[in-house]
Amino acid sequence: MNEYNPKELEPKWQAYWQEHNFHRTGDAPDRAKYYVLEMFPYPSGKLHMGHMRVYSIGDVLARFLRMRGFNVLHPMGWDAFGLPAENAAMEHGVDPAEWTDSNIAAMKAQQNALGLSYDWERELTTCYPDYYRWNQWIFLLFYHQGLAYKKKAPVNWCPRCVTVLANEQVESGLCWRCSSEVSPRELDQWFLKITDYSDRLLDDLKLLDGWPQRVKIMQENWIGRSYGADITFTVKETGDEMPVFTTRPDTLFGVTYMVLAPEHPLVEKLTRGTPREEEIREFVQKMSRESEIARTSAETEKVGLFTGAHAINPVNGEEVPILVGNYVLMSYGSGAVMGVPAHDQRDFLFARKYQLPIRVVINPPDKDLTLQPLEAAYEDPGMMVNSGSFNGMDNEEGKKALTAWLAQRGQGANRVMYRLRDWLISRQRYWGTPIPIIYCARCGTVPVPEEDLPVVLPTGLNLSRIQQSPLKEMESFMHTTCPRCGQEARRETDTMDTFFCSSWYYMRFVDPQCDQAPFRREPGDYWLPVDQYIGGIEHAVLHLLYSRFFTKFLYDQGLVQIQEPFQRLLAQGMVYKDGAKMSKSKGNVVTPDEIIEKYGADTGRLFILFASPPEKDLDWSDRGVEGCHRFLRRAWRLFQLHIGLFQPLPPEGRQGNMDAQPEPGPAELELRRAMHAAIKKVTYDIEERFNFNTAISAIMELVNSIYGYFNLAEEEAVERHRIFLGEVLETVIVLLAPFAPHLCEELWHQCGRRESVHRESWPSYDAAALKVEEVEVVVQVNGKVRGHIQVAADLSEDELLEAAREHERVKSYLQGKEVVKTITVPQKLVNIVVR
RNA sequence: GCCGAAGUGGCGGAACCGGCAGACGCACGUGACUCAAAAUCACGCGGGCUAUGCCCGUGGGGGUUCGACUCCCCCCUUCGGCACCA
Repeated sequence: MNEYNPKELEPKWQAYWQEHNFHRTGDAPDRAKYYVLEMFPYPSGKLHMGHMRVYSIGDVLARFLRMRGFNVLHPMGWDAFGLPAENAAMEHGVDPAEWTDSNIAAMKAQQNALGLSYDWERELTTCYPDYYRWNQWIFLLFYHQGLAYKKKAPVNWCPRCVTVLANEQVESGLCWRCSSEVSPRELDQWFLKITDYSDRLLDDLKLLDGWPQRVKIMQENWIGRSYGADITFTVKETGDEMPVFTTRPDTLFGVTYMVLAPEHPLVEKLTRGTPREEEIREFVQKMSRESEIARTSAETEKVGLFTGAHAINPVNGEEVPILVGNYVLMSYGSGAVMGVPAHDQRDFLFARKYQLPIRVVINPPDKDLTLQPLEAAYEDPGMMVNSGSFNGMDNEEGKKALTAWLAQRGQGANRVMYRLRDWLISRQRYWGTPIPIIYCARCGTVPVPEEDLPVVLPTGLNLSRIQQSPLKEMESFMHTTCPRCGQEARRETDTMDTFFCSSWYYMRFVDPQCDQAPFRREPGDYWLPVDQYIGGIEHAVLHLLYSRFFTKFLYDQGLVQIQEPFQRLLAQGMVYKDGAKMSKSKGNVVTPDEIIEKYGADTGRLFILFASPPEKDLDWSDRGVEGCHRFLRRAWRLFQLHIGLFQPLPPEGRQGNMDAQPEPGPAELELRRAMHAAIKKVTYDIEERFNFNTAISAIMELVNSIYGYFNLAEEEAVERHRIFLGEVLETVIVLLAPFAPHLCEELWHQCGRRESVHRESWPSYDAAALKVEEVEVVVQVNGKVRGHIQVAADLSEDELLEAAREHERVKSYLQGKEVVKTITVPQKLVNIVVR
């Protein structure tokens, strides 16, 4: 028998598809479009199992949707700027561009070996000038709208990467890329004003029904909006105003002290020339040396020092001490907080440590907290006490009333505060998009005029001897003339964060060769948004937040009609082996190459989709892979055994005249039912739930049913029902085609078909064929299964109940009991409740 | 600490709206084929018991219901996010 040999047939069909430019995106503006996109990779040179998983998911969807009749856009590109290329250059003296290009070639070959159906005509590579010039163009658009600006600020510095990082790129004090400890550094840097979009980024999460809840919650937390009030205290000794932000203006009467961040400008002013000056200065210096994690860790003990100065509470004129504290952050709010120990647990512990007074101003409904010392802060709602004219008011109302009272006197206002910071996009590295800015001694900061774009990244540097900011060393790049006055000027030498590239690449795919704009309106209006985006959860905040920001900005600029870039998002789980992430050090790495070599791409694709639902983590199992390979061989063998059914092919093919077919017997009816059940389940599982694992198991069941049929069927019956059986076998190929594209293409052609199976339209199921004459119904007594009955499917409830009562064992359970109640679920169950 | 997700056979997982828990696959066992093995095909496969049947069983405890993996309350464990955010 003809053996299943993926090593031979996979390259054969890959070549065929390539030759016929098979996966080119169609021009069919009249057809419904569907844009499937997997997060494009960094060209590291090798595919890993995480890649294989995300591409397999995307490819099944793309192939399925094409068969469903959609005009599908399924492109691939390269997130090609970034540190590894530069580091390779520094370590091995290779050219980053060449290094990147050869990696791309290698990964592309691997992707093709997986049988992925990309439209390579739309391939894009972010490190090529024809892409990154539009980064610069978009940057200038931000700049002209006042949304790109430069400021001196304390920023996150990664010593290993020798550059700064955006807040999103620091994970609990460590660099997201290399896990080095990040330290603060004061630098003049470019920022994008993402905070202007805080509310829209937060509120529009509601529009994203097709996103996993957890991703939306992570973004919500990251933006961190909280409603409260600004309240202005006054420093008694100097008369300085001292604003604080609080979410609990209702507790203002409970303030017993104030705390300033060590970096707060008032600290020095209040202590200068006082006996405490030396002590405080030492404390502040110690704080500024301490790393961010050490200072902001929840475990770190709160430390406070009295400045000697006092603040006047605007609501009652009370004087309270002002302290400096390690736990107050200059970067949030005003860098000063009011201490209300009775109603904030942190303040409570702090006050107890330093013997500061604790004053209850909110009472719970059932208790008077003022009678005895508190054990812990009371943070829940209640009624205001010890609060002058506000006494007796509900505290929620009190928030509004007190803020209004303060506002009237110019000492407070409602305020919405966010955790989100502006996006720091400068990087002190070489392999990135040059920021198109020129500094002129006379004209100041001058944007590069649009017609001068792109500002090309110089090539041919010897990076091995350069420590940082290579462009600073490149005289010919640095020196230029001012576009305004023509005088000598110098260029900005920082490059852009690579997340800039990935924030809009999905838009470029709609018009990748456009040289007049990032992309034209019409293809954008047709293709955008991405209908289904697929990628790792690690970008829940980073890339996915930045992309949403870009989309909203470009919407405001009239470049796109959409407000959200990704209609549906699938955050796929990680690939583990033996309970641990695959890693060289653990020696548990399995590569796509090995799998393709040993079993073929179809087996690998099938396993990675079968082992687990896509959004869950997957545990790699070599045995499981073999099981999937066995299934493909089993399917293959089924066709080899019965290939005779297709030869000679009936002239009408599958669309043949059904009337001419013989009446199906019970076995054929059962097989037909199994086939339509499989069509229904596979369609539903792919389309509605992305549960490829259960879709595949449904195909397996169908194959099992077909084996079962042939095992029992007479030769003569097989001959008689050959058209029907051919149809069943072909349905297997069609259903399996998105998962195992090579094998199915081969079998399809072996069946005598000339067109590709991937051009076949997806079958629809016949509800009538799913109907059964007889069903098995469960009979319960008091909710416990006591028997099964075979009954006609269309039995009435009364008849069903009657049949259930007739069941021998059920009868014995009913003996001498009183029937209290009966429940019948047609075609499923009867429950008889007795006493 | 706060927020979120998840806990089901020896393993990966299934069970859509509250209706036979364990589909499908792996592992394992039995049989067929074979001189034999592999491959393949067929069958079996949660646990217990006084076994034609009965009892227990979806992290633990309670509840709602004729009936709960599924809904409600409390708790435990694991993973993820945020982490002194005022």
